[in-house]
Amino acid sequence: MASESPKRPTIYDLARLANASPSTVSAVLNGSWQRRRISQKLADRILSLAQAEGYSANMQARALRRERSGIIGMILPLYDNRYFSSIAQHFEAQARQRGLFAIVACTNRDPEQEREAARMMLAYRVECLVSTGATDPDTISEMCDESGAASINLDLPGHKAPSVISDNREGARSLTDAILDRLAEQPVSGDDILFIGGRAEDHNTRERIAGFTQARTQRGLATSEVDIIPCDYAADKAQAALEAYMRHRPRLPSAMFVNSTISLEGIVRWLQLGGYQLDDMVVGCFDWDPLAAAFHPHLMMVRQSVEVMIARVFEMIDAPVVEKNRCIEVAPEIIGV
Amino acid sequence: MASESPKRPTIYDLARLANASPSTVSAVLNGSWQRRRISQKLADRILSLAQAEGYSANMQARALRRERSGIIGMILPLYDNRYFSSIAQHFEAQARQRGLFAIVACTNRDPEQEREAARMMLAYRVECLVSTGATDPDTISEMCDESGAASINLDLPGHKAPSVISDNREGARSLTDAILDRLAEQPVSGDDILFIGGRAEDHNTRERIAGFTQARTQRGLATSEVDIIPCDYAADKAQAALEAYMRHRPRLPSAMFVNSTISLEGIVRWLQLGGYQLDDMVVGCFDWDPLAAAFHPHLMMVRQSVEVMIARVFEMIDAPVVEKNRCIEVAPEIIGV
DNA sequence: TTAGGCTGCACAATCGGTTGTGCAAAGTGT
DNA sequence: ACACTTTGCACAACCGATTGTGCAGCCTAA
Repeated sequence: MASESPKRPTIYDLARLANASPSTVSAVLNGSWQRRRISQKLADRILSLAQAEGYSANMQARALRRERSGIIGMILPLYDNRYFSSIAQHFEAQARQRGLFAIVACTNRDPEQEREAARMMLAYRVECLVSTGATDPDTISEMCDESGAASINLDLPGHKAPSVISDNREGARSLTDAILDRLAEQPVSGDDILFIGGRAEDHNTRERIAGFTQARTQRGLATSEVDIIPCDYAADKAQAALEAYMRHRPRLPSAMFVNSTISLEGIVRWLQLGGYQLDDMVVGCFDWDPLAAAFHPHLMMVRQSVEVMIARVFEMIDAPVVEKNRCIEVAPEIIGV
Repeated sequence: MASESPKRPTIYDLARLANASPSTVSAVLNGSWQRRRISQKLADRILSLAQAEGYSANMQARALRRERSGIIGMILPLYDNRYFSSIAQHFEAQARQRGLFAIVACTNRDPEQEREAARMMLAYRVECLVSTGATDPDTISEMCDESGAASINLDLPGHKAPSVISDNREGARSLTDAILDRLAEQPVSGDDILFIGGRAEDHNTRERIAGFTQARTQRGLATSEVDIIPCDYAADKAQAALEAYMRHRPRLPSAMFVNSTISLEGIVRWLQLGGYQLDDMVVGCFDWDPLAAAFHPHLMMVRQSVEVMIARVFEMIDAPVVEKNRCIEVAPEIIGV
């Protein structure tokens, strides 16, 4: 679909039409004309001309000359999830509010795709790159450093750039507490909880397991290794892992700590196949989905404070200087208790 | 967070280091060197130098000179929904495959925000702008035309640019048929269906209402105006609309045709508040959410073929010329029957 | 009346690539 | 040995803005 370039007007075109110099036109159009002592009359003439001709500045040229692109980038594991898509949405809104242009790329939790996306963004000279849930955030921070771009980690922490993450340990502790409370309310019940989903090697899952274990320990409950299954986030993997787990168990666990709504999808599918209901167990999920909340008001979910996290990210961007190892933890909220 | 610009190397730096001219370096680095008869030896030298120095081309400069940005844009009502986020994800993947850089902006179904986003994207000289679910697609197409950028409508059709949409009428007809079949299977049941959600003024909702009515007519069923409530998509509005509707009704409708998962959220919340279950009715939803599907395998949902639609969009982009009024309808799929 | 200051604008360099063109040097044929 | 082609690269204009600097013309004051 080749487009028939009708050539947008440039400052040179306007200069000719207004009988002025390109530099004057430029000054008028970018607002620096007062400082350059352009007369109000000429400024008005140029402005109305620009309006009439439908002028809009070529950002590539501006970026080149100013050595500032006005672009801010974000990499994301995926869009197709309420948590991450909400992050993207808030990020974009905040960027726009600051006159920055946001570009977002999703990289499927794949380190190579993450690097490739970062390369592209740096080639477009992003001023700052936010790595969300990156599997390899430090390499990305290094790439940014070499290019003179700022970088910030979101959701998963790194060592070579400041980070904003949820308070995973405390969130998991609270969720586990809530699960145990709910179990205690029930007439007949055990206190065994299956922890399922996530990646053993990622910081968040480790912290959540720590919080989970800690909450149990505080109540004098032991936690067995076999009841902790970080089988990755994907729904299919969670479903398969639960299938395997249940082959050696006589009955459902009393409760489950599901490490993301993506994993929850697999868990629920397995339950359906076995003729079980979600309500046959006490379930807590470290992640939030509004549709799931509507369907199951008693399903306990940890809702991470996306708005606050994004706000913290932009505070860092605005700050004159931030220590590389700064890590801000944002308290999540528990829904459905 | 000011970043300490360590000045990335340019072709001029490399030229000095390689004892060659900038134009030669440029040719080597952008792959046109064979055509320019640069010797393999020199090319190798420059390439390894570029590697060593961590060179990457400044896309702003390239875009400026080539008068092609390599950027392709998309505007979206919102990210935070499985349908639209999936569109964004596929769009980005396809764009990347073609060496294009995708930028996506969400505009909250607000015509002013849509125009503003389009202005920004055109300022960055996007080569093509895809308007997804735009409330005012024609104005955007005009803006693109004036700027010499291609434009395509997705999800909602327009008149001034080619469109790719779901076959809403046929999808709604099939869904309504499925609902009626399901009702017929039940021992005691009515044949009244409440259509709820969407906007009366948008093309998709109108088509879906048409398909809905047509399916009923084909079975000899009349359809009353009062059973069609296009109360907008938002969950809260759907909830409020259902609340109002039910004030004058003695009992739940036998079935519901819910016009999006966003509206479904409100419907389910209302049901929960009234102590009802989703399974107390036959429900069909014109939209798909995998988590909802996991929870309610019998919930019938229309899954629009995002992959196919995006593929069609890129076929249009690749085509040498496409008629402005071309409108491709893609058949959706019915899940849960 | 003239030096000095202010007003209002134009000039030209620059950002980092791309690309049409020119031109030596080397190679080929006779 | 001479004309001709090919090889291999450099030169310079250009894309569209931004910005430091220069300089007429007018105003003001001594």
